[in-house]
Amino acid sequence: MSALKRRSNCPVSSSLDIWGDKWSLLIVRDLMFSKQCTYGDFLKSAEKIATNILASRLQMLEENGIITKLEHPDSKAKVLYKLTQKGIDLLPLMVEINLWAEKYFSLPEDRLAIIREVKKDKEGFVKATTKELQRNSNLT
Amino acid sequence: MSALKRRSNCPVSSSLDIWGDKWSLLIVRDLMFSKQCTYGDFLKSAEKIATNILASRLQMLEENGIITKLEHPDSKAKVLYKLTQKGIDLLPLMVEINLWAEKYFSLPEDRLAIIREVKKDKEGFVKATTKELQRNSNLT
DNA sequence: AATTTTGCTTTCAAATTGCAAGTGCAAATA
DNA sequence: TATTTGCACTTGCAATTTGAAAGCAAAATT
Repeated sequence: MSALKRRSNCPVSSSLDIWGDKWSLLIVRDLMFSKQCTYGDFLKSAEKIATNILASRLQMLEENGIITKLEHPDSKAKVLYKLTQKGIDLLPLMVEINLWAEKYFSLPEDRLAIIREVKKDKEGFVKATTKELQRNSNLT
Repeated sequence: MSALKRRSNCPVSSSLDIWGDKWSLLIVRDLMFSKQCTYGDFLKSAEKIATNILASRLQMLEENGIITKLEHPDSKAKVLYKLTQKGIDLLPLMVEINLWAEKYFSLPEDRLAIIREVKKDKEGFVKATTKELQRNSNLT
């Protein structure tokens, strides 16, 4: 299933071929917030992704090197997902999505608070958060 | 058809509810490159969008205030589409997509050239291009 | 040993996509 | 003036994808 077929060699089109759907970036979002998630964690998110769709997206994202699967330290039944560097590098994009959304949607206060922080020093936020996510991905 | 239903009040999810599919951002891309496009222009793009999908996406983007329709100066048979401010504000996002793609895809030289320019002064590029697009949207 | 949790897979109806052909109006051409 | 062409869609239909629900095997808990 699903090796990457690029519709064209346009950067936008090629990117959308990987994560251009209604769900993939929500998985990435969850991993940026939580650093690492189990299958069940993703299912708990507010948008209520169907379990079959979740499975297929996780596979797609793994095949395309955005996330990795690793074993949970305290249980063989659980699986941990986390972002690869390629996934972490989606952070600037994620930030811009938030900034756009802040301008055009009414958002809950907790998210607004974060966005306000980001706006004070966007580059700084990206750098710091990137480091945090990288640090997390090194403690295998 | 299709008033916006937000799956949750998360900024990412809400944004994806509008343009989170394989085609919408390609339409936005075309409009950022060309300032204004006819229906036929969109059909000519490399990714070969199906005409019914194009029609439904244009409607969706218009309903959500990302693009506007206006009459072509020299023919009633033609329709011009262009970005609204809300659509122009997707530029920073579009820039980040390009920067991410540059890191992880091999891209044609003409696109790489643009991306290299952008990287020299990202903020400057966004500001200048935003102005250009705004200027275009004022000469009705 | 029995039950529950976890990470999926399967099933199937409903929705969306993609391809091809068609429609209606405007403008260019004969 | 009649006719063909161009443009912006719409329609029909098969194929793919989605979404909701149920099922399943291995591991953990009771």
